[in-house]
Amino acid sequence: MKTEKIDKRQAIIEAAEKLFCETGYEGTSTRQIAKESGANMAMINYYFGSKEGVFVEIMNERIAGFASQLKIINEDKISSLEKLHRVIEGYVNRILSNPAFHKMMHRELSLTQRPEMYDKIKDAMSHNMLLIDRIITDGIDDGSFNQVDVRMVIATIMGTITNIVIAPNKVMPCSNFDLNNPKDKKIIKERAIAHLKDLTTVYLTTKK
Amino acid sequence: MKTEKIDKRQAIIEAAEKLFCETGYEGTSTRQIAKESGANMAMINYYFGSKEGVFVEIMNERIAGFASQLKIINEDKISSLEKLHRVIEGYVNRILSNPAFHKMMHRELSLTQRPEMYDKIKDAMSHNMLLIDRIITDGIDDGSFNQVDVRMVIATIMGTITNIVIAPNKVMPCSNFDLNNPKDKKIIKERAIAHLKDLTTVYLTTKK
DNA sequence: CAAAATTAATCAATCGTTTGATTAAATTCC
DNA sequence: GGAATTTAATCAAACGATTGATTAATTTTG
Repeated sequence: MKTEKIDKRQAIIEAAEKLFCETGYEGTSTRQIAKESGANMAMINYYFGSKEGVFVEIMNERIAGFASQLKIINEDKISSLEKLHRVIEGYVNRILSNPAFHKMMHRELSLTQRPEMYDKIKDAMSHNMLLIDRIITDGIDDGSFNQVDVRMVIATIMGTITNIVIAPNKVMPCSNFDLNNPKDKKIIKERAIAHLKDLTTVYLTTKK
Repeated sequence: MKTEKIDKRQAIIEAAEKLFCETGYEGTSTRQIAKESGANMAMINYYFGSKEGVFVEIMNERIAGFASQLKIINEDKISSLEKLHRVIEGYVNRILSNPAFHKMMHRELSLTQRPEMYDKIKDAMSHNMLLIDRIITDGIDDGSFNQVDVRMVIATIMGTITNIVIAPNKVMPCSNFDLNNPKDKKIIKERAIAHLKDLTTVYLTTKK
């Protein structure tokens, strides 16, 4: 007999993530999750306690994945600019590897309810922010970067990437591109990285 | 006698917008809207046909407000850079004048459901995008701007502003600032405008 | 067989919407 | 101008449907 070792627990997580991304947390019912995952409705509460439990589990898994992915960028031989470029590469790759989740994250972030989630996301984001902040500030201090509004530069770097992911396909990145198409995604990734590297290089290091 | 001319219709719109911004469309019930507005529940359907009708009405009003606010930036005497700077000023002012609504707009934009709303928002956004696109492309053509990835530059301009509005107060713009405080908002507005002007000037016009 | 996993059936609560009745103002009629 | 009529606005109550959650029984597993 084909044992069909399908982990129902995992199936629920995957179905829920897909649905949460597509229709939002409130817009997704437990019955939809059950149907999509092929599991019985009661299994959701059996494994995760509640609908919110599924959501929290998804966020925890993803955020843990993010954390494990981060590399310490602190080789002495590397310039501030090179450090920044590596962070940009990592950030773009990370976010564009799962645009749907990043969309959902931002959606949840913009809701004042569910403070537990808010804090989780905030903490995950602030790590990146502090990393960039330190690199730019160091660069300014040692004279290799221009005096700039550091927080605004960070908003530009993060905002650019988020905009590419969130803005509608037909409007933003390029009329004929689709982030769901792996080939297109690769191209957009490279364009985003090239653009942000160029932008930061010119803006931070050009002598006036 | 104080006639207390309270327009219930308007009260519903205002209450609904507030609640939609705070807790999202799905997360807001018609009973909440009724309570918050002081109107009877039935009034929502009486005036707007449905809950979604209220939402559509809110979007239409706001988007109409945006459209009427736009100025034609086409004086011959003005350089491409100056045109771009005026668009940036207008865009920042518009969005930061109502951050909550802009948050909600982005939230709804990231949901694939409600295609009517999606298209409405998309159209409203694409107008700005085309405006910026034309200005930058013209600047490149007449040699006053560097050859850049136009779409990515647009993503940077729009993304920066969106990021300032959406990212959590305690993380992003500046630790002690609050967009709900009019004084802080003014400062952030000016910083955002100054930053984007400086960024675009350096990036688009610096000779390599 | 005992524990874990899964099921169908059901729960109270809440959802968006509709109903029929009531009020007050505006309009028409004589 | 005053009575009769129509209209718009508002209300409490209830509608059927759906929500997230739970139960108790059943099946699978080790």
